[in-house]
Amino acid sequence: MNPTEIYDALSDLASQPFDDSIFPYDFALATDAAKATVDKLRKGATNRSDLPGGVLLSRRFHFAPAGGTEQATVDVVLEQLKASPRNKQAKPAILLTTDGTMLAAFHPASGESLHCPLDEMAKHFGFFLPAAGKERYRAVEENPVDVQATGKLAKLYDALIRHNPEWKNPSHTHIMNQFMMRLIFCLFSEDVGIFPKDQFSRLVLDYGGREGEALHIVLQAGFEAMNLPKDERSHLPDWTAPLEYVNGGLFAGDITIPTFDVTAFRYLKDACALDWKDINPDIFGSMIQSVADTGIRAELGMHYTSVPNIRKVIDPLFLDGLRSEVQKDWDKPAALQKLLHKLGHIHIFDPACGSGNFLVIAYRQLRELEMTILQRLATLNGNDTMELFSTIPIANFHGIECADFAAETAKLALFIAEYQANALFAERFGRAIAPLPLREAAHIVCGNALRLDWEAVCPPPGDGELVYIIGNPPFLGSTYQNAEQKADMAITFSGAVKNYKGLDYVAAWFFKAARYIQGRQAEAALVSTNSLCQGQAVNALWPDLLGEALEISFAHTSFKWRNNASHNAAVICIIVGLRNRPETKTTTILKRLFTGETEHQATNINAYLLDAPDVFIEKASKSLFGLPVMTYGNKPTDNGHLILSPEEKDRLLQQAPQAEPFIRRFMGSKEAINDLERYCLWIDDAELEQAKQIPPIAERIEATYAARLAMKDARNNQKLLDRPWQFREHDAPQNHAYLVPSISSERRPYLPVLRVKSDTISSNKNFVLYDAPEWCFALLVSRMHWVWSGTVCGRLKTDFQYSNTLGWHTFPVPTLTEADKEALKQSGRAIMRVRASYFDKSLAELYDPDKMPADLWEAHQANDALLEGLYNKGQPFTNDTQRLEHLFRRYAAHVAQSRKKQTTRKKRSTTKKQEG
DNA sequence: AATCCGACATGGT
DNA sequence: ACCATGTCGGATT
Repeated sequence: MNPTEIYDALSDLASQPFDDSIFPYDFALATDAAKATVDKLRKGATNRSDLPGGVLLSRRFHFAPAGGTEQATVDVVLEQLKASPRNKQAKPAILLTTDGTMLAAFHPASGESLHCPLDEMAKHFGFFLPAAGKERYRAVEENPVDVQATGKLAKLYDALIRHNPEWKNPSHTHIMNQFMMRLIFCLFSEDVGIFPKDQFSRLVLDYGGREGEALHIVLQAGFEAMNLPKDERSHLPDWTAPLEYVNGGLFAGDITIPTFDVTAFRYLKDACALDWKDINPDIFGSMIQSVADTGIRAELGMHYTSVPNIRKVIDPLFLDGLRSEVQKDWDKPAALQKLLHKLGHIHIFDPACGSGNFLVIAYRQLRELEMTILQRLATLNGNDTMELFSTIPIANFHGIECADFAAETAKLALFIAEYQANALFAERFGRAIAPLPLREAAHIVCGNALRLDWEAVCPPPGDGELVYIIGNPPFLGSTYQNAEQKADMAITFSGAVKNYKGLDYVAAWFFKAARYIQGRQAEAALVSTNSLCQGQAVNALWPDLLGEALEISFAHTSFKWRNNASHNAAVICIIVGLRNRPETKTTTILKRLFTGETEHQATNINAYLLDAPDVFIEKASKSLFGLPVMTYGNKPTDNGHLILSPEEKDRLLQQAPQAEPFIRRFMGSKEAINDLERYCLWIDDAELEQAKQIPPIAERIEATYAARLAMKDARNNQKLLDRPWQFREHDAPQNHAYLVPSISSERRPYLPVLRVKSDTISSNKNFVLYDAPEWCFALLVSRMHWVWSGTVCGRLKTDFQYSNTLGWHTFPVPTLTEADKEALKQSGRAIMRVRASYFDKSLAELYDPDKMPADLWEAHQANDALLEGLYNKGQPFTNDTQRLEHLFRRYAAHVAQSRKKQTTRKKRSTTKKQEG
């Protein structure tokens, strides 16, 4: 259910006669619980409540009736609900009670409570969204008009599609969307006074026919008229004469109107009856899109940026600064006047604007600030002495969007935002501004942001002007980019960034933004996937992007993507602000580093989003510090045919007991960490003929061949086709191996490294040290290595994604004497011994931070103390920051030294050449 | 020839 | 449906 449906369901519920034995179940249904769930709840099977007449549905809500025999008031019952010990486990999102007249509810997560008459419950539907498993969203909550409007439009849309089935066709979606936009504009305009009051509604009612049969003809002529100045309408019916000429291209282009049936006609009349003047343009754009078909619904809703996240971009980028300027100049009229002038010369540019959310929010915030200044000036100077008008035109707002429906929505949304700000202005200062014909619209260009010249969309700032680039561009890893997107990347990066091909699509926006702002009165801040500041992307992108000229001005570190769409995109985001370095080295401007809710003032923010000097870790194919080479595991590329589940293994052995020597234990990350069983076929070349004699094995080899043949990456797989009885690598330990899971949870305080014997084969989900000296284990499971690899390797979401080239081969280690190695070996053995004493526990259990055994902790701490003593003259570090600082320092020193060596070598060779 | 990554993927509750 | 936590093989160097 989407918020609209929940709103409808709750208003239904509130209007029904109250019965406290039915109410909680109806409430469950209204808040999107499945029917089967409610049935179980009704039978009591899943009801966790301990209160009389209470109903507690896990994670959703806890209800208890008020009134009844004891005449308990809603307040008293709400307190009982809050006190219920059952909440601890079931974690209801909402507590509520009612006596049939009054309702009281509580939202434990925020501590907010609600008191209202039961029949007004739907009005506060936003409060109940958590009971439907949806995060609350203030703007929605405060504004039922948006929801009602969207609901009405959705019904109209559905009815039109039902009556005009061919419009469901993809070829018609565009004109359908356009039609809806134009309709919305008319509905809004006649309510806010852009059109004469009710002009459009009257048109619909007077000329639409009794059942809407003539409506398409009326709208056809009407919309055409709105696209023409009044003196160019001679070919149109006379009644179009009074219709306003709406500039701004809203009615330009193909005008095709669907036919209406009675139902569609009625929904349109409903929509006409609604008061559109209070709709919220910031989220309305996104909501309108949810009117369209469900595919688009999921897709678009998923990626629109919530207001709190937009604020994370625009507040640190420019609003906070402007606000403090206002505060500083609060008593200085001349300075405030100057500030007003500045506001009028700020340009906001969103090169991935979608339906314009960022632009609208930015616009509103600036107008709000402007009004604050004007009010203050009025107080200081007296009301009459000043001119009152807004210096912030929407023409200062620029955007690029590839979907033209969204681009049109953005224009409309900004127009509506402007109108609303003007209305507020008129209310506060008693002066109005004429709305039609539409003045300069916002500069929204429909096109591909990576092919367009940004300076043509948003001209570079002139004297006294400022440009702020903001937005949330699309994220797409290189594997997921299509041919066109790859071409976009090439156009953006070739010649400027060498290893751009592995970068995320979003990197292109960052790069263009960086180039745009360089050397200008301009700054940028964009939302990104966190992978842009992790792993190999750091060294691939950031040195070229920042160059000498730019720096990171502020950043939000990884946070989970969230908006109020029902299916949230699964991604972790960051926000990065870019600006020109101050001209003199001595001036440092504040750098803000946000982590969750906390803010930290940084001296520098590097491309890993750490308060540390700029470092870029480069991949290394062998250790820079003399450690053994770590290898990539055995990659199956087999569609599962070489791999056996325990059941498959048993079946195979039943069929062919002689297969036994060809079966080995097989481990990826998951198996290594959780001690799960899995097996694989392991056939040395010399044994091939023997293995092929076993029919089930021969079949699997055939199947692997077929699978490899069918795979996409034919060029890469050619060699694999020659030996379908083996994995791509064929590496097994002689004696032992250390497996480092490539992916593991970030919660564990140490990397879950596993030691295995020669009977175990590692998949490519682990990196492997084959037959390495034992002291290596002490390094792998040290906190030093945890910190280092966690920082410089990539992540999957926020979990560790280990890498040999980035994490192990770059891992700075002091020179170790034989005695050091022996001590480390013993210390590693001590850890192994403790682990062995918990032989029935997996690494996942042993290294669960909540359950980690004390003796294992102690063994690790001893290991850390020993190792860190070697790094730091016998002094272990006290925290991870110290550890990381030290490691970065060692890495930087190594890089500097090897560079020096290189230059001397080069010099020597050139001298030699000259001599020769 | 060898990896890094995922507006993910998927099992468990 | 959400939460926790790591498969798998494509695309790139």
